[in-house]
Amino acid sequence: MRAYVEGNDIILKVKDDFILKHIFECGQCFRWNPIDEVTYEGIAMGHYLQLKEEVNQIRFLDTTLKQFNDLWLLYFDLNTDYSDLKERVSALHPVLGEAVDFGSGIRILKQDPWETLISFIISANNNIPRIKMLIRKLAEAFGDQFINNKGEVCYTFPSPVQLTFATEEKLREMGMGYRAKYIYEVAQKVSHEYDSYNHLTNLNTVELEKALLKYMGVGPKVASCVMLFGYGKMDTFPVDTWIRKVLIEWFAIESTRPTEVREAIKRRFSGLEGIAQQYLFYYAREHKLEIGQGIK
DNA sequence: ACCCAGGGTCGTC
DNA sequence: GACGACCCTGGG
Repeated sequence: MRAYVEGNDIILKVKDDFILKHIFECGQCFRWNPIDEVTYEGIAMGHYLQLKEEVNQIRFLDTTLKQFNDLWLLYFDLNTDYSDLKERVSALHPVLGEAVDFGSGIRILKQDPWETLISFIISANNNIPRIKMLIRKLAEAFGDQFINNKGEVCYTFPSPVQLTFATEEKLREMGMGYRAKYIYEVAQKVSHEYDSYNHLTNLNTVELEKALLKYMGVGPKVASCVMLFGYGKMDTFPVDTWIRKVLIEWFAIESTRPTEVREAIKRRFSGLEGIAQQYLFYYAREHKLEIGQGIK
């Protein structure tokens, strides 16, 4: 992908493999929001960013080349060839062909593992608007304050140490519900065992899952999301309520046994599990009525 | 008013 | 392994 400076902005030339709505509405992130028809804003990697969709290009507003190279190149997974990826995913199954066409601009963001861990603990048995609100409140209460290029007050996602200042009671008051205990426990554990926490980046998918499952509030689904969106593990497949419907409806996988589901997924999507899941999730969620009606 | 689902996990049996 | 409980919010 080609990028260059234009005034205060960076221009990224794209085809159909970088579509803001697809990237930010496919359920992988919670701190990006639309401003208008063609613009999204968000806070990630400790920075505020505004992105504008133009003809065959994406405008990174008020961004230096250094910021682009240091932060956004990796965050937006710009070194991965998604046209090749999409071709291979489409070939796996007719439904995936449709799902890929529908979400053709999806990219798997490489998000901060810590933020991803806490965010998906919050996501459990919760809905997306509320998840977004709770994460925003967490940032406002414990993150670093800064002023963006529009003069607005913004907050970074709190570090593990910053989150240790949150008591369980305080987190409950903020509306975290029963997840307050999980957030509290995980913040304490991570900040007191920081070396072993950092070591997680060196683990393979199997080892990483095992390690993540030890954290309070992290089950198979949350661990899988953290691995996929935070650690870039493409060979993992989060199974949630939507995907369960998809598996039953389109892939005739009805087993409730995690190991059986896992084997079936691996057989069908081997190596492309993560990205395949995102296309299916986005496709399913945007077509919720059709799917719901299909299940007897 | 009441029930149910929402990107599930925990504790208990 | 299966089952109910669980903070809270919005929609039927």
